[in-house]
Amino acid sequence: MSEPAGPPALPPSMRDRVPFLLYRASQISHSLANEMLAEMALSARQVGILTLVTELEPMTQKALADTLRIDRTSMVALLDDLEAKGYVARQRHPRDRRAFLVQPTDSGRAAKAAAVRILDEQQRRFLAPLTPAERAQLSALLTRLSQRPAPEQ
Amino acid sequence: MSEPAGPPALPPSMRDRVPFLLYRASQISHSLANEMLAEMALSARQVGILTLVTELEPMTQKALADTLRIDRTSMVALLDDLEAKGYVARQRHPRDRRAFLVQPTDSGRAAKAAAVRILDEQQRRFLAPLTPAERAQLSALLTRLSQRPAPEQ
DNA sequence: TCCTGATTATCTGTCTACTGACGATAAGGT
DNA sequence: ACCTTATCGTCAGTAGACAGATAATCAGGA
Repeated sequence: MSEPAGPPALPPSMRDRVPFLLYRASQISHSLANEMLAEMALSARQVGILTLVTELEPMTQKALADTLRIDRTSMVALLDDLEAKGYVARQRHPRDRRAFLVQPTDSGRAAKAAAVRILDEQQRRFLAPLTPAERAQLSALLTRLSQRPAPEQ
Repeated sequence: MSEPAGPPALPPSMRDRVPFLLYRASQISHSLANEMLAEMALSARQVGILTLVTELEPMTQKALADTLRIDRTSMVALLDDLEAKGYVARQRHPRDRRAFLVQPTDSGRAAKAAAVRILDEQQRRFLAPLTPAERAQLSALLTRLSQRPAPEQ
């Protein structure tokens, strides 16, 4: 009775600290997403890449990295894996021989569609505690907070 | 003119995806926090540990890990560093010789106070785009979303 | 008491992401 | 044309966090 089941509660000074709550909520959401994507052997970052290359014009690795705020050295390994799975192809940029244009394959488009279905379900589960109006509020607030300048890497 | 300065904009299908916005906002907040704490050579996680041990009863490493949702093997290194800095001390648990009770030193309490001042300023900067009412809304929404069960590690 | 299983902290190995450096190529000034 | 500087993709090294195994200790039952 003196030792209840769960871990000790957080002190009040932490419970109302927004950066901490944000970090914790993001951890929960992100790990849920990656767990649910594990059956496709993809990470959330890779789904982001697939989404960009299927929905936008062909992009270089650097443009992908800047848009998703992924380090460009990490992009190499992520694309190596996607290429090995047959989901994307690197093509030489016609005007810049240093760069590659990343383009999706047919099976890459199919994988992207399947992954988006999984992430739709993930979002549904994660946002279950909120009403539709609250979800819209949250989305609007986070949009403003996530629009700050990227740290110029 | 055909190539504007910034990276390409995100496709609409990603712009309104809450888990993605949450991840991005958390990244921005977390990296800002760690950058601002760098002058004290502390990480945000370590400030969490200092906050718990100064504001709650003495806790074991496992209780700290569960409360902050940090892996217990990571806790070892974090505490090793805090102990080397003279901010905490490990004391044998009087009733369980396997466990240590982590207690703050005087300089640990001072460091915690200084770190909290830094994090107050970090929160102020990060939430600058929002009105006080919006900050309260966000805090309430995130509190509900971050209260899901911890993944029983 | 003794035995079995669980728990605490630790250590080792692994995986992921970032920092710094490099070769190849491009862009701009002279 | 030449030379200097910047950029793109890549690789090697490094730091952080997690998974699995281990020694010491505790808890509970026969």
